[in-house]
Amino acid sequence: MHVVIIQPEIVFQALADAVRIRVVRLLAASREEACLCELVDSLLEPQYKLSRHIKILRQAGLLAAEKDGRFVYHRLVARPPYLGRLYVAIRALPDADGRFAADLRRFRDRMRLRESGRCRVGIQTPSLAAPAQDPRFATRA
Amino acid sequence: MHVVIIQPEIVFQALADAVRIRVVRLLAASREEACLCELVDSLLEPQYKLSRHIKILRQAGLLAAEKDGRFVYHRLVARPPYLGRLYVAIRALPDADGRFAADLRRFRDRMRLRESGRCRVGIQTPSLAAPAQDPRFATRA
DNA sequence: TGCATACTTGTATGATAGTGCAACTATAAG
DNA sequence: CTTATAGTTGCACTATCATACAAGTATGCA
Repeated sequence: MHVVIIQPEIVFQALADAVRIRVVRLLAASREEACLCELVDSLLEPQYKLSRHIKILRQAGLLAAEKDGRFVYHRLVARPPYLGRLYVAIRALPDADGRFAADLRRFRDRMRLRESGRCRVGIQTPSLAAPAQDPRFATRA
Repeated sequence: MHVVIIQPEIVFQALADAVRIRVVRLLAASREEACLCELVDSLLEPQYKLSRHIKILRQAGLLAAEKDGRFVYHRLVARPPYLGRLYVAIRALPDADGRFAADLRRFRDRMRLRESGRCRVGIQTPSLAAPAQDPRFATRA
């Protein structure tokens, strides 16, 4: 087990976006891990959008993903140690417009739908999920 | 005296560049203020380039500038408090290739040229300064 | 076996950002 | 007044990035 050295500018660039800050902030403040659908319902952003942003955070070394069936759980990575310091700063961020407070409120509500600590319900905001596929164009094996 | 609220993504975006991280890191590690020419000689980047990057850091609320004659001194701003936390993280950044160590070494050498705590000498690396103007095209009042 | 769904990604598009050159302003000193 | 120099900025160029739509993969369930 070794830690891959990632250039600092990649890390800060990963945080140079409002949506990505909201994701990291939610996980840093709640100290939870969350699957994509839970983040979709908390941040009210489209699934594909969050999927891409989370990929960027993962490639920057800020997030780790763990797959469990159809669900993928994401959690903050605290190594190397300066990342932990970064989360301390992020937890101290101001929230002038209360937008983060709203995110966190939705997140806590959403986490109450878990059973045995696992997400079971999928996206609760249909308009943010991928549109239903037309069965006539379904891929055949 | 009040603190202007700056969107967090602006702050992280300001740090999403290798040159700008080197500037902040130098000031955070040394706990000094520095004028542009001292930074030019320390980072070995062109004057106009650092001038632009410093402007971005200033607009993001990370740097404050104070003019003294022809010299402009730049220092880190520690408010709001989460900025101080950010500098803690930045001081803990890895330096795998030793590039920052080299920056800091040049910076300390350069700071030895000060007299009474003030910069008096200007850019010591002529190739990084603005090219000399042709007197034939000098602006007349 | 078929379908619903959690999640990912190819592609096009508009916006933004870093760089270098050269020209500019401002100030100190002869 | 003239010159040198610390610092700033307009412009052109290139590259990167965030977004949206649509199509894709992977998995659980009836």
